[in-house]
Amino acid sequence: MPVRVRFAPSPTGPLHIGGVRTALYNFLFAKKHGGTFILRIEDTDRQRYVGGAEAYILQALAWMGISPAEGPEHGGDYGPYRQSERKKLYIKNIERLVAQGNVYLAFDTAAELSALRKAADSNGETFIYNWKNRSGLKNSLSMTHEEVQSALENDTPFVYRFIAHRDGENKDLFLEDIVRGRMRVDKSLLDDKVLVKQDGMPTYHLANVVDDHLMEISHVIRGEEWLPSLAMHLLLYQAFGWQAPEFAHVPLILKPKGKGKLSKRDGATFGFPVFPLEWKGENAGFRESGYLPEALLNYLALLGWNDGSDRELFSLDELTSAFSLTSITKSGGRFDPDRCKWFNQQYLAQLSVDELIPVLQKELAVHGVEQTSMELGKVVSLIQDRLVLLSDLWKEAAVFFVRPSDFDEKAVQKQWKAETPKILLALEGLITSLDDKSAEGIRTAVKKWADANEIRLGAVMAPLRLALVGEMKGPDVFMLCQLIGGDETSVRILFAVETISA
RNA sequence: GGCCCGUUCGUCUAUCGGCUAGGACGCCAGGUUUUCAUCCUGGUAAGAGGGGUUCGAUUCCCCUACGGGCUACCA
Repeated sequence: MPVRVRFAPSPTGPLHIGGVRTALYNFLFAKKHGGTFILRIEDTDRQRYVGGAEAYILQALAWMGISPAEGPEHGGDYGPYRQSERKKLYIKNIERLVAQGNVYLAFDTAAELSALRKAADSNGETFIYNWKNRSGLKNSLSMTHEEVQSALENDTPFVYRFIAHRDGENKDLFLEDIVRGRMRVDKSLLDDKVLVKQDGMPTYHLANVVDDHLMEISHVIRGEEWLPSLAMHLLLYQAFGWQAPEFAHVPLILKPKGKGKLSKRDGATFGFPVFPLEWKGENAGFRESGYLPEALLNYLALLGWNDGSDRELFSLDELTSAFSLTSITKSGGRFDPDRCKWFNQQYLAQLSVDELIPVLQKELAVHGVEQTSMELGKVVSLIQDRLVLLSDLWKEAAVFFVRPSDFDEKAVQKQWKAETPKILLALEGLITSLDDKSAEGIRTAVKKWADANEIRLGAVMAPLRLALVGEMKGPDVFMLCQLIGGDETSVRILFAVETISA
């Protein structure tokens, strides 16, 4: 049986990294087994539908390099791939269940049910619509045939409910999950889930089972929040007489600190992205924050899965061949922004200079730097290992293109001595007069000069850096001189002497 | 409250009954770089608690605690 898996988000907003990871696991599993990765849009809830969300999901997956092979945009033989366009299929199938007696019509109003819940709650009990009380509620099981007919003729709104358990039936139900193994649930505790809502749309439970069957899904890889309804889904497959797919419930991603699962608001709370891409200009996504998709992917893959070795860095292809559902972790994992950044740093360091040059050029344009004759490749190679985020590129490169306008006070206090201006002015003269203004040429000349004048190299280097950079940071001073050129070096030194001495 | 799932360093994790409990992030220290960062070396730090089973349990079972999820005509 061919492997067919699906990622089935509902278009209620931007995808967050938990969803991305679920998609990734699906993608990896499909690819590993020569199967098909399918995107299905679960848009059965009209109230929560958000325009643009579907496009966002597609873009995010594309950015990550894990686009589906079948889906609303990509087509396929099992469409349509939006549940809102599959209504006929659900109705056709639920009618079978009605005919078989697995499903009944329920006329209870929302108000009636919430009153019952409230009442039970105040007694310290939980209201469950099930075998114990369904005969006392307003449904086609408790009403006479005539009552039902007249309710229907009067267009009384109703829902379809699924009979999870009948009095006297065996209560034990055994479930099998690839990640968690065998589980047992008490069927009599299940409730009669609504399968079709008043508005005629299916709920998740029905749509999910019908679609997974019709789309010939072989493995359902989804979030752990679905584990409690697995029993009910299995019962549905049984009622339909369909063979159920295999299930793998992946653990949830938790907040870096505090209680609960990672939520969409945590990005703002903790100051890191939770969405792959920016959403409606509100929060920057990983992309806008300077993360490489490969790095995010790698981090996410390892949050909840590993191949049993000490290996940390995996390309998408390497992940694919190493991946297996059985080695997915059982417990939820906290999202660790620091660790995620480390992966990004690793991937940034692996990039070739040629890959980084265009990015730098773009940054230069953004920051108003005119045409430059500077060798950008050299700039990049000098700063590449200083990058954690792609957005650090300008921060680190700026020193080559922008003169310091002020000088770090602490550094000035520490490095700027009475004789410093004299030394720097002498250096300025020296560098200006050099024929060889390469880094090595300047380096040699400066060292020789310091030696001849019996000045500690430290008393030369530190002020020189301060003058050229504005603070005690940055790449090699002599490389800096070479790249910005003799004239600029001279200007910076003179400006520093003038400003700091004043 | 009920039901289900889980529980190894602060965090992500390895270990499939016999280890000085390994790796990574973070943090600390030292080295390289006469700066900073990178890099290298070292250090810090864990088996929730209690019962069993066993010659031997982090590993298997039970209980408790804690954590997570679900408990909608949301997915």
